Amino acid sequence: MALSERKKKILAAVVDEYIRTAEPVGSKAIAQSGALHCSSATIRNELAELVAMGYLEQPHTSAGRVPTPMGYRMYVNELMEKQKLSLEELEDMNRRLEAKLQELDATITDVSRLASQMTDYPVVALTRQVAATIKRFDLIYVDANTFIIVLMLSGSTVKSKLVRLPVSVDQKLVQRLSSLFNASFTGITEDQITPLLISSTERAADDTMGITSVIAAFVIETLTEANTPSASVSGENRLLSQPEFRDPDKAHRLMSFLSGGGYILPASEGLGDSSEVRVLIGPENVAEELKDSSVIIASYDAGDNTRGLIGVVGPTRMDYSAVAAKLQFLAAGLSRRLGGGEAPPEGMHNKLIIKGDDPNERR
Amino acid sequence: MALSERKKKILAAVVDEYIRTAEPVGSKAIAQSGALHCSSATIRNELAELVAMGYLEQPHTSAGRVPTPMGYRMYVNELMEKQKLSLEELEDMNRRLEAKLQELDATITDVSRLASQMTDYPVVALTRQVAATIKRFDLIYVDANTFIIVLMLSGSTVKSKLVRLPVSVDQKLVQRLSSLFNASFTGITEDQITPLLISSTERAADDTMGITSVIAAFVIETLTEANTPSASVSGENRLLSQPEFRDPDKAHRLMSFLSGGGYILPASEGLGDSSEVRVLIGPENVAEELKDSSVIIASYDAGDNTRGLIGVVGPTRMDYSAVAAKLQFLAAGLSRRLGGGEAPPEGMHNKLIIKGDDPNERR
DNA sequence: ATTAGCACTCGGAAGTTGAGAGTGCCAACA
DNA sequence: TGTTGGCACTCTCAACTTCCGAGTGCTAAT
Repeated sequence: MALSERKKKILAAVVDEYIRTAEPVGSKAIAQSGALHCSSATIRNELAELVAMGYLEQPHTSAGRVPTPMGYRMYVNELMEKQKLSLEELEDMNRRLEAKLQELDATITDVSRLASQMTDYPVVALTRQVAATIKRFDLIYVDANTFIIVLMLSGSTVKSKLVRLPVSVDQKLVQRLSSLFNASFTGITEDQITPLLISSTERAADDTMGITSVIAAFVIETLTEANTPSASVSGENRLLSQPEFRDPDKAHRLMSFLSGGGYILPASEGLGDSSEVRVLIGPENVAEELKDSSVIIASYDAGDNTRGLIGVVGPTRMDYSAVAAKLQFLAAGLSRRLGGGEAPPEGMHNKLIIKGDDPNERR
Repeated sequence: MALSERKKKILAAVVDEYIRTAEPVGSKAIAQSGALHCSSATIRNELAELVAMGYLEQPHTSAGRVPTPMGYRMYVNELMEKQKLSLEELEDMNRRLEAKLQELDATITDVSRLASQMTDYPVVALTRQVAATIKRFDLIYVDANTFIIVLMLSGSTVKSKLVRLPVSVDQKLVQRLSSLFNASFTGITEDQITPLLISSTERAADDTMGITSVIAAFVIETLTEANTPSASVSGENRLLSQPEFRDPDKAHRLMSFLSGGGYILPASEGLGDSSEVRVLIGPENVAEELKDSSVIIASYDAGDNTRGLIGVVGPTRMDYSAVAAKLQFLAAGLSRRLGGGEAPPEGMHNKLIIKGDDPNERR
């Protein structure tokens, strides 16, 4: 059932106010906040109905109202004014983003730290990669006991390692191995590297010292690492400034959970379009530990068939509007620079698409 | 002035008990804890004197006694029984250490995380490197617009990067650059790379497309990075399980400070011998934020002229004995594997040397 | 449909009390 | 002289009570 225009306004006012103050909000406060030209008594009636409908609740009789998850959901989906970032904010963020990205490569740690600084909430960032392959293979002969392996992976990552051997190798063997690996180990995925392939390479190279398997081990290790999603958590401690985490036990539980890492993955399903931001409110989260927190997730294109995910964690009473806007901007910026060339046009940060369950679809 | 044997025993008992329970300890508790065959009244007299001497204090009249920083210092220097780790603990730690070190390379993050898990306190780890140089330089030609830079640094680190150019290069130029860089950029430190050197290399290579400076930039960047001490903080959240951090504000302050990072450096001065563990108690810390916490620091040899530092942070009431022992073991293990070959003999974890200011030298 | 008025509820702050842990001191004792 | 039991005293902490006020729900008037 649809809400009347006035109910919407009132609900929005309650959520806004509650986000601001973290205290239950009363009818009087709403009446005074302008935007509504009616008295507190009227508002009380409306509030009572909103409670009955399940959008609000009272911590106890004769306290103000507090939004339920369903109330937040409605707010996020329809009510909240999509925040436009101020010019200074945009510039500031752009500056910091550029600074980060100018470094060697923007690591997942940098991304999460940056996001956490910008939003003032803890952030979990992670990447998920699709099967990496080797594009090119080189061995550099250093001396009789030493050579360097250089792998160029799909995408533009390069990995290298110094290998020291207890035995001597001659330059010829290194060269032979280099071309053999280049021939048979490029373009294949990790699970295509079989013991059979390794041993046949070993034979072909006439390698009696087991060097082939050392190299193969590094190849496998590198591919495994490249395929493993890496996660980074930053700013857990920012939780502590939120009044809902005054209880150290509660804070500790959530922070330990966050330090754990990879839990956010289930939420990433089907989050494709990079200008989409998903909001998960309280019980909508699958993880037990997040049932009374909210998570705002954005994904970005990190190039090389890789998608990155940025998740901001906060209390249900979090500043959805501001965080969503910032996150959307950040994800777009990252996609633009890391991903393919299709840069979104100017001002793309205005069309903020927020997706999530519709409250009416919920039981 | 020296403490009588009995006073020492009593002081040790107070500290032990306080570390265990986090509550002020009374005369009765000590009397019952054995080791002393006298009554609570006697102990009360002694306690009163220990308070007068400054080793203990009372939160208020008629509460138990709590150690002062000076009391902790005495405990650490003379009283505490140097804890020998149990066999299981040793094995467990060894196992985890091996597991970590078998991976590509033990990053500073891994070290700090491991230490934090072992001690159950937050840990700050960092490395300080002495001027790194390039030992070998290679360029790998990939295609007309692409080549790979491979740098082998002093020590056995290898860094590599893929470079894509907007212009075409021929294989000859790449080769020429490779040998030129190898000739003039190896064995020198970062500050010896002058614009002059770069431009003369550029001329010698007959490079009209500015490729030389791209390479030089990467060289400088890599050296800078190698010389920059990197820090990693793990397990901040473990603070929250300590009763002294029940106050969220206090916890927040310290955690933010820790997240910051590199503050521990001043304490690293003169910490050379790897089997030495330094303890800094409360006000002995220079950083304002640590004035009522303690830090236990060990250093290890990370190879390549690099020393690593592991700092465990906790309340003054922390388990000095256990943490010092574990940390000492960890540092020794890391030195053994990462550093030079001079492995300490079996059982080296028993001679635990703890160093710090002597209370008598303090004002 | 809206509003003013009013009685009612309930949580939390402030104040009160009592129990218990621990002390300091004294007198007796070895 | 050093040690011990005893006892009065102190102070904290937890439990309980009291009280204020914010906020409600309802009703009657507009």
